[in-house]
Amino acid sequence: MPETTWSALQDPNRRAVLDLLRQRPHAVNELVGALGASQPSTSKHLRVLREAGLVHVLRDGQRRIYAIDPAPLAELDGWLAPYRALWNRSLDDLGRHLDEHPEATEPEAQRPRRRDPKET
Amino acid sequence: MPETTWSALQDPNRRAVLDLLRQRPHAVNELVGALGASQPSTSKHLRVLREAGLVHVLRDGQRRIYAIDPAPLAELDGWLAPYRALWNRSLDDLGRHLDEHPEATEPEAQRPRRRDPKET
DNA sequence: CAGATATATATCTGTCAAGGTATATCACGC
DNA sequence: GCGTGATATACCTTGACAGATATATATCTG
Repeated sequence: MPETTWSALQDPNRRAVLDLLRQRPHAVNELVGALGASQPSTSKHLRVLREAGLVHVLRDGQRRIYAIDPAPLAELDGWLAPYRALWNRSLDDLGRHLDEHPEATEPEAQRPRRRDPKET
Repeated sequence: MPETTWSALQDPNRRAVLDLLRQRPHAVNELVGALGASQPSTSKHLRVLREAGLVHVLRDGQRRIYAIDPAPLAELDGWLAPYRALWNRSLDDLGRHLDEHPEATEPEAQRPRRRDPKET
């Protein structure tokens, strides 16, 4: 998986853009309004997403309509796949382990409690 | 999903650590060797992973054994979930769409532009 | 053509993170 | 306790990146 996918997704504004584009394509000025960021800043974020292959642009007159391109996300999903086995069996396994070694849990905000199949 | 998860995963060294820890827990010096990074650098990466809740540490004498903590990855998986529908139906849907609108797929790099006074 | 609108780019600046070196901390064997 | 090995932290320097302002480019309207 290319490095650009990770660095593009690391920024919250860009993830917010993707969350919007996931529902429907948007023109730039719509995204500017939704993000509350300046227009140049938004354009720069869109450029990063474009170069990472996460979005593509269509011209509509003087507007540019941005739409999502899910391929890199599918790659991310592929990267995640081998880990999936871990938390599947961890949900009961890890809970037991944490009971025995509570010092191993660092001050993290809030992680899913013991075994709760439908979290998030 | 906490910002720390993304920023922790954005670094290739830290992803490499996770790839190692996915298989089995490792002591720090093992990770140092595997990454080819310096020991302080490795420790710093481990700290970031720890604070992101992606790994936890167990003491074994004077060693620290790091093991993976998949909960944040499960959260990432949850973030990814709503996008999954996109590339699932994209596989046939998008293909049909592209047949109808081939101009939409042009990489904006070399699209023939109208009258350009000083191109290249 | 002029002017307005939509978007991109250039430039600067402050912030933050990564890598390196040196050093501190902690556990071990003697 | 002492020297040694394992790991963490402090400090410094450098590079990348986000945000802001100004400007360029392209399109539309009249």
